[in-house]
Amino acid sequence: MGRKVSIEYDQLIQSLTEVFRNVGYEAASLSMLEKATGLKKASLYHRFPQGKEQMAHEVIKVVRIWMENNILIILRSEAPPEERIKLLKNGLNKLYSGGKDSCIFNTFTFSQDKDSPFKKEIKSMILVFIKSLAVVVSDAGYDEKESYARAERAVILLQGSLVVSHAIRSERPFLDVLSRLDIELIG
Amino acid sequence: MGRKVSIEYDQLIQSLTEVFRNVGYEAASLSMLEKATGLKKASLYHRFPQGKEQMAHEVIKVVRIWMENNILIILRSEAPPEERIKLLKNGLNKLYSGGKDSCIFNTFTFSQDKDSPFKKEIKSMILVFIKSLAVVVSDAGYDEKESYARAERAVILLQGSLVVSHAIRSERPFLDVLSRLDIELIG
DNA sequence: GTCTATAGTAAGATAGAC
DNA sequence: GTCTATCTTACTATAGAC
Repeated sequence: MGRKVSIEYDQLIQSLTEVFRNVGYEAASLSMLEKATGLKKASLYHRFPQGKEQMAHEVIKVVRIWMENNILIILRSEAPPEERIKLLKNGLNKLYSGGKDSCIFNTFTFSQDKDSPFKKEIKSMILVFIKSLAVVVSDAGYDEKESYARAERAVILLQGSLVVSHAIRSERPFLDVLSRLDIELIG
Repeated sequence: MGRKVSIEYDQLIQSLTEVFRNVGYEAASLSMLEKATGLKKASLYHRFPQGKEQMAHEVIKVVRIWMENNILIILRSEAPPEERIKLLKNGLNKLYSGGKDSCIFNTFTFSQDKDSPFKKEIKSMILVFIKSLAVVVSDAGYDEKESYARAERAVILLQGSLVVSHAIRSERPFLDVLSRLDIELIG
């Protein structure tokens, strides 16, 4: 039973993630979440008693765990920097579906109140991503300052390429940036 | 009379732009637009009979005209590339309020329907911006392919830096990218 | 041209049957 | 745990006074 619920939870979160990531938090209506998950409003409230806000929080939490287990763990491994970056590329390509999906770092930044409860979590995720990237750059021989600058720049390129890719409806800009990621970081 | 209305229209659009740019189209409610403009709902409908959608369209149109008159005109001038890029920096710094404001290229990309009426306009604006940037790079001596690549990359960096700046609540990433824009384009 | 007042609709959220 | 039915609120939009 425990296992069954767990599997369903993962699928549920995945469906919710899809909606939030593509339309943003405010625009994600319960009707959309109903359709995406196949559960009725009342059932969603049974799973997430605090409603949409809780759903968004758990989505962010699960994405963070995914990032930990699929991206950050690679960056902190003992493999040579080139190898870590190669694996990173695969992870990012999967995360953004080759440039088709948006990034919640971007999506959740647009919200009504200036101090939305999500912004702190997003900020923390971005900073830990940059820091982990900087470790790889540092391991390749760059000094601390340059390593952080290159790491931040890589994140900027990734985020920017996703924005441009979606705006012009072409995955090429994202894929271009992804293919040059090793040069950006340690080239 | 005509002049008075015109001035009010500009102020009106500016207030609407602020809301749409910061929260996105869907999340921008008429109540927010009321507060931002100082006009009541019924008055907004008097000015924009087709409601929120028309407001957004006119906002996009005015931003496009602003871009034409303040950014693109610089890029297509006869001044040396270095000088054009210097003026571009000032224009972009003003447009994004030093990194504090978001870009409608990004904001309007998140909307409910996959083929929202705004996406075509945004796509067109991004492409014309890249092309105009590429002219400057080309004038500095780079070949066509490299010029376009550098122009697109500059736009990616700008968009990405805005995303990161808002996410971590610091204008530094945007200002860093802006200060290095000449190197990115023709360095 | 702006307003108050109010439709009409869809949103977030709950109660209670099964 | 999921559902139908319902509540309350907020939204988009309109009518009509001034």
